[in-house]
Amino acid sequence: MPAQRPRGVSIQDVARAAGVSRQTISNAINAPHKLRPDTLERVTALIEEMGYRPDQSARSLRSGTRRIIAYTTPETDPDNPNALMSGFLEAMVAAAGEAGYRILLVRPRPGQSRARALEDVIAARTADAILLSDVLEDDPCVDYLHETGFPFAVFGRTGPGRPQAWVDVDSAQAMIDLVGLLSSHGHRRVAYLGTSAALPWLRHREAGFRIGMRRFGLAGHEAFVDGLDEVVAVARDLLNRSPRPTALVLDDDWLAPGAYAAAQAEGLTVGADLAVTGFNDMPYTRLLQPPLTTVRLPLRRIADALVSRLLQSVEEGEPPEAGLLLAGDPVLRPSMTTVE
Amino acid sequence: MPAQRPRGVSIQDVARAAGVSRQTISNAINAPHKLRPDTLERVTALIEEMGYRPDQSARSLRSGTRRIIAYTTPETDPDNPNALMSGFLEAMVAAAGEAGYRILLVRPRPGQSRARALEDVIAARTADAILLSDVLEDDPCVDYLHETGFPFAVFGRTGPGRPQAWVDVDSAQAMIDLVGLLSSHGHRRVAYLGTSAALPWLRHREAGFRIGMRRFGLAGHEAFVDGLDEVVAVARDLLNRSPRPTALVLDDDWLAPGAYAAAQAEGLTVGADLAVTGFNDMPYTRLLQPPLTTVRLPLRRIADALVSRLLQSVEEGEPPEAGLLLAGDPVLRPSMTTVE
DNA sequence: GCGCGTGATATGAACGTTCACAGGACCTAG
DNA sequence: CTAGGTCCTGTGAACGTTCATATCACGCGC
Repeated sequence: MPAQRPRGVSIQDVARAAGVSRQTISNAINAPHKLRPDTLERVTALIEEMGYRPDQSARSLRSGTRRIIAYTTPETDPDNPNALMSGFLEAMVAAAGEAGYRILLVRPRPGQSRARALEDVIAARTADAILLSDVLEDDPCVDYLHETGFPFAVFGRTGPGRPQAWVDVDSAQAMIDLVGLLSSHGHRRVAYLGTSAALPWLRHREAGFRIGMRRFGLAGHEAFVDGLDEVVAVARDLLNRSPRPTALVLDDDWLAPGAYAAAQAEGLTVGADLAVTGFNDMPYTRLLQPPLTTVRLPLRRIADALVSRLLQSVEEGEPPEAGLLLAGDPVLRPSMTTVE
Repeated sequence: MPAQRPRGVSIQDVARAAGVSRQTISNAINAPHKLRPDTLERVTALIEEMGYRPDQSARSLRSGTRRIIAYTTPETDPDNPNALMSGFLEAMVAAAGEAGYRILLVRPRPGQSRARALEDVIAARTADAILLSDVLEDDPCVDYLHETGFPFAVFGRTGPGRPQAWVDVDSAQAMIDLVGLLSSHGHRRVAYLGTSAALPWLRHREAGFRIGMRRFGLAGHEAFVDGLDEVVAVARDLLNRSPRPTALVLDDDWLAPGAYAAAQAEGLTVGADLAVTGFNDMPYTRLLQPPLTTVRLPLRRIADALVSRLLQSVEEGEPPEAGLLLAGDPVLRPSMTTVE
């Protein structure tokens, strides 16, 4: 038995109380310049006093705008939640909030594809725009959204020849910078420990590492792990190749605890005998001993760029023509070493 | 110049195409049992074919229900995002989704109090219910919401004599269990390293530790840290008290890297000479060497309980009478040791 | 003093849905 | 054959807002 929730004060109530018409109240809120100063002040005070807020549904129904951005949350493995998401969402909520928009979390129902969930959002006119992340190169959602003409943006680049409504971190460049940093600290033999998952950003980091190594004329090996258990063993193996590397580059912070343990097992002291670098600047990397040198993602700038692109699509009907790459910020912490 | 977004198919369009009235289409969606099987099938097929979805705003305006739960995200310190949130939100989105609800993230505008942001949500009829977390003992939001009679629930207990619409983890009991686990592994001298922040859940853990120590007849010291930098030094100090503790209980996983480093500095091997336990089961604790024994929060059960309480409030108008404490799950990993 | 322009305020309609109720078809029993 | 009941379907109204447009008041120039 759904309770009959009492409706609140309506625009009509305020209008009557103020002795003006509905439209005047509406204008006081949406176009204050159209009112005479004295009327505006009187009406504004009354609105405040009566606690009037325009009913969001009625406003949306009439005006066609919802001030909501839908975000389809990727289905995270509960064993390994994408810790990044919390920071990204945080930034998105802040950026959207400043533009007067809110974020609605949309999850495909069990057995429902992401594209289908998006179709629901669009057809039910639930949101003004859609935000995607964690898309693969050939994700059908991107093409689907592009076809519908519905405003959307993506965190993470899409392939060439496909809609370019994305913002992404220039992972490759950040990795090149990191290798350059190692080079300038005197390192000549640098090993790379990566994750073998086929995720685009991981491959960009790997590519960046190789470019950096070539550019700075460094030598080294690469190795990849598939799961938690392998990390220490594979890292030890890397550290044992000869000549022994003086630095270990990780493609993600999550490998760091394993790398530290491997170093210790090999009798090496991170921050003295061995430099270790990560990627992402997860909060806990600052708590490792020694704290980890890593790359911070410019989450707030990413969020700002995404919001501005979304709003451009919504307000001007024109999707952005090209993707936007933002630089990551290397964060130098004591896990870096200097080689004589 | 806001683009005139073309409106989609309306209920009227489908009705005309099917040769029936609006109400029949509405019934096909909201009360299928009211239609004859053949009509239902025909209409359903047509709805599917035309891609009709009821306009959310129109539906909300008329029926007064939004199928949205607003969640005010706590303003996280960007330097130390509450990593838990990502897992909690994940669980909430899933639990709410199964009940047909979505989560709307609401952030107070700069300079706006949380209570004021909630007032906006209620007055603008943006959501059917409100979810809070990270409330302090005397948070005014709780009383405010209670007064309005608006459906709400809280993750985290509220003080006695105040509205009890909460679900929480029984941190104290979990800590008692953890001490019991140490006791059953032969430990007799156990040290406690806590965080000094005045957060309710930290104080519950501390209280649980003391109760457990008394109950199992163990001896030990306690120490508290205020920031990142102190962790290693304070932990080393704890390990140096005599008689030296055989186990170190942390009030949060984030202290673990520092505790491991302290142990190493003292020449102790975690998992052999020293047991270490954490709290929260953050993802990275599994990657520490050795993996950390900790307490997993039953996030999914918490989310389910919160959603069921919210829906009860929404549908029956009756707020729950008492809070609900859920047990945490101790997770035994190699950082535990056995003392002869 | 009067017409006209300008800017503020008021009015009716419309957005798309669901509610309440009216109407109609069909079946069964008398 | 018809009355009465049971489903099923259709119609008008209403939700609260904003859009388009009408009306009004006022000041200014002639």
